[in-house]
Amino acid sequence: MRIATWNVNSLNARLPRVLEWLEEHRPDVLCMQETKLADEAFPSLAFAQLGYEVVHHGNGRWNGVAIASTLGAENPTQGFGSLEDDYGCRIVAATCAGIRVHSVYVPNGRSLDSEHYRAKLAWLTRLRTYLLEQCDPTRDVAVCGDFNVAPDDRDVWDPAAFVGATHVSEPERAALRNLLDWGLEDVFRRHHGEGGIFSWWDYRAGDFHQGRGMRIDLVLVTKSLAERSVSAEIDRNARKGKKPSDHAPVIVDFEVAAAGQP
DNA sequence: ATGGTGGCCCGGCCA
Repeated sequence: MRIATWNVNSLNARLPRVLEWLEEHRPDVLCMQETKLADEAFPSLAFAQLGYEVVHHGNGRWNGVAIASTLGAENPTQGFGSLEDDYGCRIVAATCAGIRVHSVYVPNGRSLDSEHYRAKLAWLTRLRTYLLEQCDPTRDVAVCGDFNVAPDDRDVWDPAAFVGATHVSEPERAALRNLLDWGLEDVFRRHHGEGGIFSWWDYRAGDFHQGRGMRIDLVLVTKSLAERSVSAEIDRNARKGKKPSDHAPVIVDFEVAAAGQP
């Protein structure tokens, strides 16, 4: 079973690239962030033609998250499972072949003195409470998406360039560790110990070609899934070419039979 | 060089 996550930075702008990528890599589940679509505007037919059922949560213009699955999408929930605002359509969940899958888009903190930074920390705390109340760490759970946090210094191109900046501050990293302490593993790190592998590069100043990136797109899974993961890769080819997203997809393969298989 | 690019959708905001 293959699970991927990709901040597409507008599905309107990226639809041809995303469809092409799905045909090439055929993940069973693709979590998307920043669709920037309203639910009624989601191009469900285009995904259905490739065999994907989609659960989407968006208001248009900003944010928006989705899960596309070839293995069903049962019990979908938008937001934190109530009418509470999730700070603008940033979490959606569905059960795909018995795995409770979440696509999340953590708020960008902008700068350490910003109200958005405080909102980001609060959102991560809310996510932790959601996990405690709504999920079971002894089951198969995946939380995938753009966390806007680089877990440690291996995950930024130059730690010295980020002193005093968001994405790397200790409170953000501690908030991420709190999520992991609930019972999740950053499964990419089970397969790669080295630094310098990134999932996001600023569009500006040729950052991609200069290697100035960060690893902020993560696949967090419970132990039962982590133990069955066989590989984790970031497809930096998807950051190349015409009209790329500023993020590359993360792909994780698991030794998990599809539903109904022996 | 305190810039740059690209998405929203047309004047800035957001990343």
